[in-house]
Amino acid sequence: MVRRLRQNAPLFAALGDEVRLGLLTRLSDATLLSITQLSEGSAITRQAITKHLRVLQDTGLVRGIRRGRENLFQLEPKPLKEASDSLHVVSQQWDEALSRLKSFVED
Amino acid sequence: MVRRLRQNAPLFAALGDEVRLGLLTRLSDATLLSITQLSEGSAITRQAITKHLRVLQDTGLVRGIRRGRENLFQLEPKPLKEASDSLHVVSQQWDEALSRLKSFVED
DNA sequence: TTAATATGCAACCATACGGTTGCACATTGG
DNA sequence: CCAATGTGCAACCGTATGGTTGCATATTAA
Repeated sequence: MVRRLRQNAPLFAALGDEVRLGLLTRLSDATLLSITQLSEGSAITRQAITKHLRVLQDTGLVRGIRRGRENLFQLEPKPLKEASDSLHVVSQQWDEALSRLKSFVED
Repeated sequence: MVRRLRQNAPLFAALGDEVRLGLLTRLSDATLLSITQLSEGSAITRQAITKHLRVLQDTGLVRGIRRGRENLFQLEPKPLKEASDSLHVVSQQWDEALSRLKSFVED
């Protein structure tokens, strides 16, 4: 139900950072990118990127695959869909409740 | 586009807290609730609730309406829909990119 | 084999964040 | 009028967070 929304607070928290959202969009074309590749052109350090990737990985938004000396990351779409759905449910809930209120007033 | 996702980092950050998600669900039935009402039955202080409501208000997720001595809050569904949509777009982007990759491999 | 590349780990730092307490102020009800 | 109710403001506190630097380690390429 809508009461389960609280469960994915960590997921939204992980999404609540510009750098991390940038990483997700860079991975949204289903390519595998290494940490150095994801760091290139960025204003912040590779270590900072690594930390952000760890946050994304801990919430399941991203997966790291070791290949040789490099760690390739890919996006994981399921959590995104779940988050999107749960938000949609809340707004839907609101719409329905509002229409119920309106019909009540009109009676 | 999908590149605009970074813009609503503050929105996701506001959603990334259990207490705030709880407040949103309590407001999702389109009722007006005062700060004291929203604080009743909560483990934390009214002041903490007030701070959370301010965060939600600053990101447009909630609106406060002054009535006499009390401040009534109501949910604002638009930002929720926008957030849900933008997440949906990213996962969609991923699905399409993946299917393109698959068809490329199959050729 | 050895130098270059890619990553990991740990310590450290400043600031943001969630929470509390204490008090002041406005509004309402009897 | 006056006490109770609802809020707002400010200071303070501990911890989480985002970032850096320095160094160690593993893998690859010439």
